[in-house]
Amino acid sequence: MNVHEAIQCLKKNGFKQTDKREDMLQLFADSDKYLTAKDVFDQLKEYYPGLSFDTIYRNLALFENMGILEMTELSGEKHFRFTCAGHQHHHHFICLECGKTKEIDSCPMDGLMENLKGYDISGHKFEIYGRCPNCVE
Amino acid sequence: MNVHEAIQCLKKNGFKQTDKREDMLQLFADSDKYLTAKDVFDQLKEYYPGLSFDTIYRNLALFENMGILEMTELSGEKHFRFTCAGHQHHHHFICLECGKTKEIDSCPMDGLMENLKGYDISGHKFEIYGRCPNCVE
DNA sequence: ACGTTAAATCGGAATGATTCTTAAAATTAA
DNA sequence: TTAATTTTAAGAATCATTCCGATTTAACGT
Repeated sequence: MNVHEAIQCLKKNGFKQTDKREDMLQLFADSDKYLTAKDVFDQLKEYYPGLSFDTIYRNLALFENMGILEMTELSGEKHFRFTCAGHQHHHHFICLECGKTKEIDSCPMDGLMENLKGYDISGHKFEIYGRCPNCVE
Repeated sequence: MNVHEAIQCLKKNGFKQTDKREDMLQLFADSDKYLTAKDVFDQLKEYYPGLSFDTIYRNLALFENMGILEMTELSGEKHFRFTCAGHQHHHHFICLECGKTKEIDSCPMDGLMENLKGYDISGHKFEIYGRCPNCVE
């Protein structure tokens, strides 16, 4: 997925191409970081002095719905990054300082450390969501 | 870990025993569910009409710091449950409908479904946090 | 039991991220 | 170009959570 494909995806679904959407998408395309709405806002507002937060939030939600961005919640804030489509199922290491990510191709923690030499691991989260047998009935 | 042990842990660290703390802990001890601050508030306010949210939040944070409760963030809200101490490292299945949890003793998703017959799995999260090599320097 | 003192609680105000609202402006399709 | 639709700006509203000043309570020594 790149900016061009993302724009095509939007157009195909009847959404319009705008400068701000392009710039937002370019931001994500240029980095493998998870970004918050504020991160995006701060970087765009120098080009768009009157930029509104609403524009950022609306488009982030749109991009997520389209599958262009993927979202995770970290310490109470939503963080977004370009979807890693086409790959096998994988997870991410997320740097809590700079937001940079690294793909983790295997799923378990076991035997994982060898893929993360040089990283300082402070924690991890693995949770499964759904409905329990009681609630399924 | 039970209510008594939790209270002892508090006292040992110079915190006081109060009715509200006991009742909060009892709530968690009585269920294997993740509860939000609001869940706790709603259940306690019928016994303590003048109960303040601040009391709930302050004590939840205290319990988490003491290692009595463990916390996870789910759709923008903090959810707490009694810490599963003494066990081997494990994860939880969390029912999005009732909050009930089930221990998952293994870590990978691979070969996990056999432990979850009857469950309707809608998603899972596995993320590793820390500092990347750049930020470690 | 009583008084002291630090800690806990209360009630409400403040915060911060996110969403909603309204009217104006911009874009697309015909 | 025009009409219909979408997007935008600006600010108000919302929701969970935290902060604050004043009051109450638990723990401890007398």
